[in-house]
Amino acid sequence: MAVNSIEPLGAATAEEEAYRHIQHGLRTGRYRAGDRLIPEEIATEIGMSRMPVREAFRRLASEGLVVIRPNRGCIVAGLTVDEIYETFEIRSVLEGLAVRLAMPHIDAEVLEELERHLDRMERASQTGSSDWVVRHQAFHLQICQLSNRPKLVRQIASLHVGIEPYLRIWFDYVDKPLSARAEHEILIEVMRSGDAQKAEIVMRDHIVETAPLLADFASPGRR
Amino acid sequence: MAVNSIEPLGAATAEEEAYRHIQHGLRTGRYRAGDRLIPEEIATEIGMSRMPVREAFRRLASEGLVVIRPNRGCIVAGLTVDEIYETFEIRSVLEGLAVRLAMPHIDAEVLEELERHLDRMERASQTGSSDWVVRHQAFHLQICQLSNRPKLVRQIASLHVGIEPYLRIWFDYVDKPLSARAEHEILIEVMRSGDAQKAEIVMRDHIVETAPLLADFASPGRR
DNA sequence: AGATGGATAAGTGGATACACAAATTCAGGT
DNA sequence: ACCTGAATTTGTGTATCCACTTATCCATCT
Repeated sequence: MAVNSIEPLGAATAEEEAYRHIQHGLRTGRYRAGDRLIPEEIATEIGMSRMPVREAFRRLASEGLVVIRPNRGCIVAGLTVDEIYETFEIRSVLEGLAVRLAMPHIDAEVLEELERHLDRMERASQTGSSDWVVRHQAFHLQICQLSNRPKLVRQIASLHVGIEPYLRIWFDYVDKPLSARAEHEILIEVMRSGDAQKAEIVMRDHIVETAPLLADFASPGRR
Repeated sequence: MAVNSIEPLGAATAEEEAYRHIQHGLRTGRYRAGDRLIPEEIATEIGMSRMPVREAFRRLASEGLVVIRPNRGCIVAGLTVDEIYETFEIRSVLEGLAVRLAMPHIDAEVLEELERHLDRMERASQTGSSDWVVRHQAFHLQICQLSNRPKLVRQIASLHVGIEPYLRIWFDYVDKPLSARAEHEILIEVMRSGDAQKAEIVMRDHIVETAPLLADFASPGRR
């Protein structure tokens, strides 16, 4: 009988590998806004032909991470100030929804785990490594996943990827030991209270307040 | 001097044509949930090779409209009941955000135009043609566009495409002259009042209330 | 007769090859 | 010296080709 296999059994395909490779480059800042992504370079780098790379480009493009202009190739899509604000606006309502839907699944154990996420985040911020960004994402996504809404989680995760480079730049710029733990403790607090409506509002505010911090590091004008 | 051309100047590339072709097929129900999409068939049908078609598949997959399983091809992604509800939940917060942000740009002229959209929607519903679905979408997207948030609009539009087949099935199923005009007049009403907060809430409720109507037409279980 | 295993066909994923478009460079003219 | 325009080079977009996986069908065995 056909086994009901969970989707990614090995991430076999070459396109998938190219996709992960490029996304990693985008997140860590190896590929910067405005950079041209040359299929051949990337292909030889990970030992495949241009084809899977180009297919990966399409996916990345439809997630807004790169821009493909006909006959002019693929460039990394930097975010303008407006687009950074827009991304945070969208995140605020999506993650607000997520935390509201997650509330019924919040229990003591979950709250403890979230605390541990904050521990790791704080520790990373002290070492100065921009692992802080990764830990911060993990905290937010953890909450989102409790909503039990796969599409919602995917969309939010995609938005996080888009702003990750700017978070890293910002983190490297500000003087190190800022962990923003207090702001996130507030979230845990309201989740502990059990008030879903309020949790949504707090999450929204939390996210919207973050946007202005990154605005200074936006990419200039139009591509 | 390099002209600052707006993006789609002619929709030149073959991949774009394939993308549009397939998306149209998905929206109108030519390709139904679970159907297999065979690259060669589609390629010959629109007079190109399989490659651009495959690239189009990637984009459609990342928008959730199709599912690509390694070595097993591309099938149309039906929405389960849960996924339909999820889509409407996401739409509710995104379009709620959109209408809130649109409020400063609402004036008498815009309201008139929205009324005309409803006129067309009502007329289409009377003729029984499922143009109603298109008109209904146009009304919602018109509001979203006034928010002046391109990414937000794109995401919402993509969600609309995903549920369009189910709206059409539902429309063909219910007895014809239902236009849902009243429900949408309420939206215009609150927009006229100028209260952005309230407009967001009304939009949210409006959308969430729609979901259960479609639930009966969902695709069965997991792929 | 039903189930199981293997042969065969179909179709996907990936690589190479080729035509064409765009960018760049260099030469000539103003 | 700067601008203009043509040739070259670079790189994209598409087609064809090949290997390999998956599905189908039939024969054989229990």
